[in-house]
Amino acid sequence: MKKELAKLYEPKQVEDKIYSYWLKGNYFHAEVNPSKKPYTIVIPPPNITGQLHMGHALDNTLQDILIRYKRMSGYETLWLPGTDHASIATEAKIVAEMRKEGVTKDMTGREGFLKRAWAWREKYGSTIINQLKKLGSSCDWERERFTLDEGCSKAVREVFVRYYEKGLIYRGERIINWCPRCLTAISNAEVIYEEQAGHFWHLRYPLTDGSGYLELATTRPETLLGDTAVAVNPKDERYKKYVGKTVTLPLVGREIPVVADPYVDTEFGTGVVKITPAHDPNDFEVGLRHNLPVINVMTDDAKITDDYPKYAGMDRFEARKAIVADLEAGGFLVETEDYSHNVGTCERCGTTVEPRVSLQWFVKMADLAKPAIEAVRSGKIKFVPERFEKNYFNWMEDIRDWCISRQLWWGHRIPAFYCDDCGETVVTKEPSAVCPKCGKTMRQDPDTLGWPDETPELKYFYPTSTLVTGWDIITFWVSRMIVAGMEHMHERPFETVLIHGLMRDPNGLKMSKSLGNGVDPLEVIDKYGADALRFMVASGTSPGNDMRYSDDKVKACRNFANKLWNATRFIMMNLPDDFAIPEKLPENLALEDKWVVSKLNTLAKEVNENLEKFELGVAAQKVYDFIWDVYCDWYIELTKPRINAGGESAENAQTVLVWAMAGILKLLHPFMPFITEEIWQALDGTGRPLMLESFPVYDEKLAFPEEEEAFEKIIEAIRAIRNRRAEMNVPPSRKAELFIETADSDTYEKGVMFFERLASASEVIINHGAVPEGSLFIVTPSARLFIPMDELIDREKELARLNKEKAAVEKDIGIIGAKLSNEGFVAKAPEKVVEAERAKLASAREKLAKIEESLAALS
RNA sequence: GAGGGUAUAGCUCAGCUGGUAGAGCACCUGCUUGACGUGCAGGGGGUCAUAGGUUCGAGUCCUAUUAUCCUCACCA
Repeated sequence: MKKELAKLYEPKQVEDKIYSYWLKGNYFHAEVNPSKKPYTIVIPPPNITGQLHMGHALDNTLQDILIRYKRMSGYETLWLPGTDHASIATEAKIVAEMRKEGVTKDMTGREGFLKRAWAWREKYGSTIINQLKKLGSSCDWERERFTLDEGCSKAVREVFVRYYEKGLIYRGERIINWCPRCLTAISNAEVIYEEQAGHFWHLRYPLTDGSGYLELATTRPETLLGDTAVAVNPKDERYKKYVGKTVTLPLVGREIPVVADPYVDTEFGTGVVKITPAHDPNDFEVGLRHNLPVINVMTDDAKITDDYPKYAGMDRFEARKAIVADLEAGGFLVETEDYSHNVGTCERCGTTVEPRVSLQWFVKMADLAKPAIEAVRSGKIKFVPERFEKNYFNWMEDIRDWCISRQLWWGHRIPAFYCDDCGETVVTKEPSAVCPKCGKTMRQDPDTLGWPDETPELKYFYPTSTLVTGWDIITFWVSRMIVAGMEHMHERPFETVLIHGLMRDPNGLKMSKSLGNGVDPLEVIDKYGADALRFMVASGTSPGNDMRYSDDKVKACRNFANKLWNATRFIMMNLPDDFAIPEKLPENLALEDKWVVSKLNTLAKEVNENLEKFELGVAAQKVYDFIWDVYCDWYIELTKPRINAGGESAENAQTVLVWAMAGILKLLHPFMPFITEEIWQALDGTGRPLMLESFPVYDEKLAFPEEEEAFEKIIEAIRAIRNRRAEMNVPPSRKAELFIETADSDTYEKGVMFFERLASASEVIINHGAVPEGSLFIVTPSARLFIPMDELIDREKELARLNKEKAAVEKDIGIIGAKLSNEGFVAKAPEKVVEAERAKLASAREKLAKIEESLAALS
């Protein structure tokens, strides 16, 4: 089917149209199909609050490349899409929206709030999905999931109950990170540590028996209110005598013990530490070991509790000032030192988190981690690149219990019920519970599960093939998926974890909202097309390494798309109206046809190998090079004189052009799906989609190594001629005769028309016998070439140049010869390598001989 | 404190199981060759961070050093 194509490729006129075409054909949909092997990827679900950013573009492009490749390679491929309800982030946005209207959560109540939240999700939840579609993602949208949908909720309840029944989930008072602004517990992963300037207040705690003071230092003096001991190291000779005594807590007057605990570092500070079990994780541990009371001195919003009337209601930082002033007044403050230390802040709102004892739900991780570690150690799950396994082990071998409850409403509700009468607790999958002891209806835990990281629907498509994600979430997400997978399915959740790097800004900085250096992928798509963005993201990178975004790189990829487009314009220009993509190659292939066919065949082989090894960047580069150099710069140019000449050769050239283009389109399709599909549709009238065609594989019948080698000689000669003419500043318009002296006249005969067209030869004379007077001398390993250019020839210069070339070849011969006469090399190097060296030496010697002949002829 | 990444052409980066260094951009010189100037041809430019080691042979493997970035833990 022939039609006119525009001179420039216009992605905007193509992409949406093609995407609808795919959707209409339902080509992304996967079904259980016993006759095919499955290949599954589960998308790392983007937050519903999210906008597509470069990280998504990278992550999803890689996934789509793999999915499209596998789909074309005969697998039943499922790319399972979904979105994450993202408890904290989403709830924060909704609360913010409500605040603008003057509404609070207290006013709406739980039900009212959730109604709003779902409405919010209806409104914004599809934004990111539509953006993924712009990228060309071939997800099975029919199976789209939401982490808060009924199926997921059910699975979460199931998981929770199973863990609980096995004793892996417990509820208890522990130190957690509390955000006084979001008013919820957050996990360690949600805390960002920042270096902040602060003070180190040196305090004096008087011994109760009046025998003196213990001096210690703190950065958070307000927590003094909750001190229940002072600790020293048991080995510390300085303080041994105080252990067992008590000190009187300044300002509070409480009598607290001096305990000995190895946690205390004798080198740091004075070697004395105040212990505040309710507000410091280490102190909490010390408290457990010494049976110390736990005194919480702050409210949810980080104000001092009513137990300390003097400071009650003060914000923690206000209280800090007040307490320091009072300590100073009371003579307890020894010194105030400037001190810079790390302060934990809430990932969402930036508020300083308050470590705080709180009643929360936890998952015991130590036992769960074991099979998950084993799964990777045994190689059942592989990380690509491998080095990320270390990160994983690092994390998993030192894993802490995981706080999973959040004081939020938007999320999976904890399936635990409490009896207000007798205090009984029941954990059940059922939506309500009756107290087994007193028969009363029980009250469900108001908290939600902070489980955005767990996507239990995975188990229905188990085990999946590849997980594609950035290294930044190996610990939080990947590790938990492996844990859950091993625990519930006793099977790995995926075979391979493909780790990619971060997308950075052009200066190598992390893209972030606060810096305002983010690049919007949708704008890039708008400007250069999705294919260009995809190709930029896929090429020139290696797994696990970060990459910088640069407009220039995308532009180069856009140019590449345009190049392909114009190659298509060329082949279509001469195509008859009723042309279709040929199934087979013609019988009488010319030398250059076999050359290009054979090279394409090799390319197919390599691309498959690279993709299997997840070397997407290498594969992309090879396809790019083939299309631009081999197909466009050489093969198309080679067909021009044939097409001009007409006849069978012209027809064959056309057929091979289209046939090779079809192969190119298939190989490139996973990387640039839109333009390849568009071109395919333009070339092929049958209406079958390119995305369902078979991915090319190596075919022995298409390998022509001898013809390849033979034609390379012609290319080599053409290059040498062009080179020489450029050096001599001979314009291409200036044609001249070309005399060729070669032992391989058969091959060179086949190149005549190419020397004329591509090397400015007016006439080609092979093995004339005599060297024409006043010629440029050009030498390749397989031929001597002479171009009569009387007025341009300076005999002396020619001699000098030939001698220079001779020296270079001799140097080569010297190096290769030395290598080959090295016994170690010949004995130990692989046969193939030795052979290659011998061939190189032979070729260099031939060239040398030809140079010498030429020198003789000149003088 | 523990672990890890990176260091290759002016810039951004490739370089698979070790076999005499590549791309894109930039630069220089030519080109209205009827697909494409988002193009064509030709060219310059690298002691592959440093010092050792293994090897017939190292950008590629090992050790140390320097620079730089990151992750985790966190000291009161």
